[in-house]
Amino acid sequence: MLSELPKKDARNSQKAREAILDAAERAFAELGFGGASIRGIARDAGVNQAMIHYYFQNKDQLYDEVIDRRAGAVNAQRNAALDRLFAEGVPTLEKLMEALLRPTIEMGHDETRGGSAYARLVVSFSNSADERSQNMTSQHYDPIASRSIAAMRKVMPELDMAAAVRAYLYSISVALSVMARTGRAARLSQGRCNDSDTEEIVGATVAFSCAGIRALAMQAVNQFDEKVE
Amino acid sequence: MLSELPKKDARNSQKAREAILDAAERAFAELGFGGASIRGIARDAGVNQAMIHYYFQNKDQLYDEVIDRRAGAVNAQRNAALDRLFAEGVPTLEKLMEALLRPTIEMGHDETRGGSAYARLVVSFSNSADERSQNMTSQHYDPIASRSIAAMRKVMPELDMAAAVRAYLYSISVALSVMARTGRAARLSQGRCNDSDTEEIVGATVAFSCAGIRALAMQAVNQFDEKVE
DNA sequence: GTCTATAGTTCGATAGAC
DNA sequence: GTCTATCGAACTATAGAC
Repeated sequence: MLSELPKKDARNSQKAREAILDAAERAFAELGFGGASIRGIARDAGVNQAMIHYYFQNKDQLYDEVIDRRAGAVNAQRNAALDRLFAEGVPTLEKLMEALLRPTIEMGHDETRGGSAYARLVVSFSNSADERSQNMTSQHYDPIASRSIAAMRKVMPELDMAAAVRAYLYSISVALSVMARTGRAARLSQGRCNDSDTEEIVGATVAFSCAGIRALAMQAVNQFDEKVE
Repeated sequence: MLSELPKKDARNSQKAREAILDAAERAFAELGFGGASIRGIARDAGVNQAMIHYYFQNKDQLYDEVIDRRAGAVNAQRNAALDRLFAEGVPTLEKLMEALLRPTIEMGHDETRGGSAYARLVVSFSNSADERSQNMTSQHYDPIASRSIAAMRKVMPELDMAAAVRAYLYSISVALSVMARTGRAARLSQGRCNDSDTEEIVGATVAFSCAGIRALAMQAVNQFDEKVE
């Protein structure tokens, strides 16, 4: 009877787990995997150092769980948006790209739940070629990427596989760069271009990506024509 | 007389310096600043650990010199290309963007001189928001960025400052992502889209960027019209 | 679940011989 | 310029008391 209710310790431990993940997210984003330390994370989270090993065994698994927590949330949003869009037929390219890019950008701008630390983290490992980073990317993001690429080809049948993959990767790289919010836009424009207005940025990245994708489709068609002639 | 000729030790030391920079570049790219170790770099470069402190004092200055060596080379190319282009009047957007993006992409594809390690390194710190990375970016890349943004506005006067800064940052993020060559394109396309054909990639990124920039310019003009009406 | 204590590494940096 | 030797600090991880 009583044992089925959450015990005080269990509630606390859940809090501790989340606090560790939050602190680890900040540390990995700021210092990289190699530069972050279990000690520092424990101090930041307000827990004993040994607790991190109790909950997460070691540094590698902690890293994996930090990424899994956020990637799961974003990709669920993106999958749901795709389901909704294609339930009503084939959407426009603009609708499709907004469905794919908005959740990513919004998470990076979600200051309150620490999303911006994850933003910097995902930008970092998704652009890295070392084995750990590639494992994280392929494990957590390749499935939604494949589905997105297939969706783009439904919307724009002119895109061959190579062009569609490029179109997706280029678009995502733009979204990731605005997700990271390094403050460089404000610096280069003397404040005339901030990186905090979410709606403005979603609009700009969607417009930029869609125009770019159409240009890649044109290239693919022209190359095909050249071969036929 | 003899003292004006390079001494044997001086020649050797120059070799050692370069070997250290090469090894450090690989280590920082693969493991991050925090994850790389002076010991490992020394082993990789085939020099004594103490030599690194002799030549570079400490880890921070070593990092700075690694970046400075490559950034200087790329930016010299980009500046020269801009000089050449504008000497003959105002170029097309395509010519301008190719001048800006090609040196970046080609360095990432220059396997022989280790450029691909630097590629991964520059992608990593240019997308990071921590203080060290921001210092590196602003110190080594903000000047050419400002000049590029001004050049883009000359070619496309419809771009206001905010739109031009976005246009530049979005385009560069695409070029950086292909520069890093993580192998993801090949993975997602089952080999139908490689990330090694430099000319094909320059063509695709320039086409993607120019179309995206024109879309941003359209947005800026439309917003202006809305305010006027 | 929470903590202390500590084993066992590895790190950056320097001193000093040659 | 090059090397060995080493200091002092930080690190991951675990054992074991409570």
